[in-house]
Amino acid sequence: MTTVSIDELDGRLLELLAREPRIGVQEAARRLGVARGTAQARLEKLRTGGVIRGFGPEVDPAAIGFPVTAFATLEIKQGQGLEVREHLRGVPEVLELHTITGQGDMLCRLVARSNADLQRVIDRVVGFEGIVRAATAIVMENPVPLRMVPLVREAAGLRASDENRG
Amino acid sequence: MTTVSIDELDGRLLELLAREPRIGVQEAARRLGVARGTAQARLEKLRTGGVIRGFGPEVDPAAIGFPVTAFATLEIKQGQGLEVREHLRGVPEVLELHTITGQGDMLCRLVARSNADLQRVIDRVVGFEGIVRAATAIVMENPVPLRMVPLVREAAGLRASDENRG
DNA sequence: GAGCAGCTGTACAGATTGTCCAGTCGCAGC
DNA sequence: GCTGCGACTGGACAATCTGTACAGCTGCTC
Repeated sequence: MTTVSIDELDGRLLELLAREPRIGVQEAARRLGVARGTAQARLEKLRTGGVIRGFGPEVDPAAIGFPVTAFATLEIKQGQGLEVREHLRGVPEVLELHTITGQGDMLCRLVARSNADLQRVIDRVVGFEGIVRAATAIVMENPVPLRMVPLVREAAGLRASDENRG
Repeated sequence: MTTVSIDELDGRLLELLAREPRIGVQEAARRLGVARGTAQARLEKLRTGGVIRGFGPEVDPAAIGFPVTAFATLEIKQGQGLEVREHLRGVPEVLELHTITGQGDMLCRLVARSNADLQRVIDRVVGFEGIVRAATAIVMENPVPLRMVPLVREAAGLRASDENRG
């Protein structure tokens, strides 16, 4: 787990790219007030250092017909961990899966086409011997969508975030 | 909530971009076997249709010093929802927040610098009048990181996913 | 059979990317 | 105080990509 220390410039660069991914290195360097080579070097460092995993498209499940999100806590039968992982990996509606502390449990994020469809998804998820029980919580609202900027600012020593437009 | 219907080409395009975000429209068109204009038009459609939210950098919290992830279920005092949202929005370590079914609860994803540091984060999260109680589950493993490709394939009518390299 | 939407192939100007280089700056060590 | 080193600057170059446009072809609908 290589930890890369992020300085202020890295932080601002990440923040800038997070807000406006389309600008590219050239424009980013311009706005940061540094030479392009510098921005490019930083970006490269962040990428090779594992800080930036990639620039994959962020797909909105709701926009492609899966507007319902839910979290399911799964209770797993002892020793069935690997099989359950494999099973869940095969379910497209399982967007992510974590093993968590507690009695050998897992937490997964699900999506479905509707509340009714969620039943189908859950049935498919729990329809596997290794899973003893599932507790599902449907997401109603998402006041804070997945975000990284505040954390990056924290890591970069850039406190007092809030909207520093420019 | 505009739902865009995704056809096979859209699906393959999204999958391609998800796997290798750096290739650009030109190369993507090449690999999909279509004219660049077509790929460009599709991409534009997906973007304006809200399917693709953006191409922001995916930052790994662990790489910038926050290797511990946890999910906290919060029990909120009646009528304190808005205040609690605002409070949590101000905590950088809160990466996302959902309101979920159940007795007016919320679920949030947290990160911390260490298990010990997690205590600090939790204290900060629950150190707010509106929050009655918090149940925290620490993430040990992440067998399925947030993914979208299988769902996209499903939506595009491209079943039988699994590794169709090319 | 006409009309329309979508795709193809092509073209062009403008901008960006990946690289490389010499010069400068600030800092640590001798 | 001086040397060495890493990082940044400003500039340059070829190769590539992007945004955009246009004419022709195809398949499907009315």
